[in-house]
Amino acid sequence: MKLCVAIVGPTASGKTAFALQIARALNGEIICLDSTTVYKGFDIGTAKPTAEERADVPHHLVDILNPNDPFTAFDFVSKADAVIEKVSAKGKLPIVVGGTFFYLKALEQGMYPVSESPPETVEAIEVEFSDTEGDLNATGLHEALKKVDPKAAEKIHPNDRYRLVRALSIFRSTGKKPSELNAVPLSEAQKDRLWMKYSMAISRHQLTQNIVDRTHKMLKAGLVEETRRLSETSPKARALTSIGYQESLKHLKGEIPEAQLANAIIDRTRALAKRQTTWIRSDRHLRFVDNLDLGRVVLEYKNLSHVLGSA
RNA sequence: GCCCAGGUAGCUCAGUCGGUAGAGCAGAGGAUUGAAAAUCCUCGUGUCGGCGGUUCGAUUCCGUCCCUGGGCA
Repeated sequence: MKLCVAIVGPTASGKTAFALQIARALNGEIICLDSTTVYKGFDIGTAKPTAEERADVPHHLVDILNPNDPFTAFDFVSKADAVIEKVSAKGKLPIVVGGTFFYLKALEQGMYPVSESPPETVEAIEVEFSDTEGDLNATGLHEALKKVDPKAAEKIHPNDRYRLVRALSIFRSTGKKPSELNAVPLSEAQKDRLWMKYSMAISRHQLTQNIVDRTHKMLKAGLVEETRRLSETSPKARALTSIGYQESLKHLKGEIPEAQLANAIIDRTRALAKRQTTWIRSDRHLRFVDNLDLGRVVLEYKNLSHVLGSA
């Protein structure tokens, strides 16, 4: 078994600073658990680790893609898996840091052994279930899935078009029932990891304060200008719909007045933080830490590695 | 001072041809298996501006007062 550390928490909870401490104390390297910092150019709005931080401790999976490149949970897992092996092989400690829990889950447990839905299949489904207005008919999708895989249909809410399309497309492109699929590790190495998982402890009040402060800092640092640049060079980049960028874009189009920009970003960031805390609550293996818990994490690491070493 | 338009949930507003009211946003909780910073679900009693009048019954009609816009002076 190889030890891996994960530092998670809602956005703006101080993960980065704490992870850097751990990395220095335990000779670690950081792997960013994030769907947006992978993109070059998305710097200010993603609170990407700074050049100084990256010079101090090696960071992986940051700036690895151009804005128009696709990126999925599978891409994350396969890249992260390889990086973790490389870091471990050097005798260093892999530290996964970020707030994209969906990716973490996939990294720990693996994914369904089916590939991404083929675009033709998705398109055919979209055409078949579009109503006259061009909107997807959720009820129709749900009925169709029910016929083919009632168990899967039961688990997906009849309004959740996205998941209904995916489930249906899995069946149509592979013939397999989504409800009968189980997560499968992508590699042998993935099964051989012991995760030490920590979540940043922070009060909601403090978190809101951090979000407010950080949003104003981002705007001051030129978030709108960064957005303008990115929207000119790669207008279709998915990351442009992420928090901060979407609002800045609306502002540039005149849909959000200057006075409301910060609030719009803060609102959406808080909503994200709320969803993230739902993930955190659902994971019984997470242990809460704050910035003063460096010693505790180091101790736990030493104990665990001693036990593993003598096993 | 006069004339309009408003005053309804934390915010923006619907609505009730008189039987005490509902959306969006915000807030809280939840889901989450190849878009995840995405997507989706659940949760709404508030002197319906104050006071009077009409009425079995008024937030809804009438009067009056207060407040906020805008216009005329």
